[in-house]
Amino acid sequence: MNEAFNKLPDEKRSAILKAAYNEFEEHGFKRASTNKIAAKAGIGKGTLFYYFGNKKKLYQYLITTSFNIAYDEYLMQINFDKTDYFDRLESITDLKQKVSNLYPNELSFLSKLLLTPDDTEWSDVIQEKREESEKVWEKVLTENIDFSKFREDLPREKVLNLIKWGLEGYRKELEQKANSLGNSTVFSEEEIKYYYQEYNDYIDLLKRTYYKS
Amino acid sequence: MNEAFNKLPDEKRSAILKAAYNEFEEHGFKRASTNKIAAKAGIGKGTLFYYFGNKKKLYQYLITTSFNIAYDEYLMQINFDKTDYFDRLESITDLKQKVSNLYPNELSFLSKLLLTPDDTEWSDVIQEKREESEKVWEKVLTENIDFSKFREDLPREKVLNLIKWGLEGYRKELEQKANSLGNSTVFSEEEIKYYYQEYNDYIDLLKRTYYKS
DNA sequence: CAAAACATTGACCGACCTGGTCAGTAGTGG
DNA sequence: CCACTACTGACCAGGTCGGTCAATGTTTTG
Repeated sequence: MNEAFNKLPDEKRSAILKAAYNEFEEHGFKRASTNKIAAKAGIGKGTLFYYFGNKKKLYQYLITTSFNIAYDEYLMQINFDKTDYFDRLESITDLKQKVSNLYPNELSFLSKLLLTPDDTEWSDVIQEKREESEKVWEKVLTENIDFSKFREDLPREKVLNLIKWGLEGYRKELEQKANSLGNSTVFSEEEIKYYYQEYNDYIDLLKRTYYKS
Repeated sequence: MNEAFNKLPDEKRSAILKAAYNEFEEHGFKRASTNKIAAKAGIGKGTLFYYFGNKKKLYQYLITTSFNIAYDEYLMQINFDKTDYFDRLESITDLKQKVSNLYPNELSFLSKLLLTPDDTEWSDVIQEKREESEKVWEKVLTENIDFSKFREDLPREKVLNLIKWGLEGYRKELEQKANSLGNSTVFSEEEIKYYYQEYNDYIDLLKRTYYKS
């Protein structure tokens, strides 16, 4: 990566990054178009290559940057003080929400990258980071958690899975609801309150079924 | 569609259909390549157009055929006699399994079609069928179900959602496990038994938490 | 202020892929 | 021998791709 890129005014710099993140997130490595990235970023095509050399280097730059952000701003900031499973869950969700607002392009690019299979053949670097972050994630919802609150007549691992899948399912349904109303629409404050309430209802329901009564 | 196509020996006919289903499933309408379809099917490119006229007609042929199969062989065959929610769920899963084995290309093409947003701009036909099948699906897990078995102190709709999302989550994890072991590997009989048992454990767990005790 | 260094551009390149066409070949039945 | 159907792949124009580079600002430097 050319140093000139770092000396750019912030506005231009992040416009380029945003264009690149979005294009790669949407189309993956192979089908992403450097033409479109340059066009969306409002710079000449040559400039893009002047900054990054070639497509692959640009992609790798995005990967390492977004991984660093996720690591420093997200994983390292998780609060391990909360010992209640659902409180821990909530604090993680909140943190993710915050980081996602600060670095929306980076985080959504990254989660797409981790979820979808590779496009590239030279994916050694990605795979490594993938596994590393998986290890950290395992700890996040187990370390220093007070599991004595859970019913002891049910298999713990399966219960935790059902909780995870249940909340995932709810989140995905919300996403789908948001998307089907057109991409540009944002939820009103009332709606947000409603869904937040509904989310809490699910949490309560899960607590009622899986915690000791 | 040219009648010559129907007169083809079954082997060739289904080779062509398989190639087409797979290509469209993998890449969607726009990015699917008629060149590749012809090549995979082992026929000349001209032949493909001789049979189907153009890409769009081919695509629509696949859509209507697969919808018909799903309707006749799947939706129409659902057994509404079982009144137990989990039994109904199981019989649907079994049926889907059977149909998926008989028409693997059609069904996986179709589910991809229903899950991912359109590629096409002329999606009126698809959208219509999409909504129609959604209506049928609503009934499938509610009509003639004995809900008195469920605990009455928990909100029914949310409970049913948690069950659905939980089993979905388990299914997806199995899928992922299968994929990460390489696409060609098939589970051994022992493994299948193990996972079937695990699946039943989840069912039991759900029954224990959500049925009256 | 001129020269050197850096920054930026978009026209252009060859490679590749697309959906679709069509002249030509082969086989069949009358 | 002719008419007909089935079938083929070379070929077409249109488009996109990643990448290059001569030309043209713009800054920095001596």
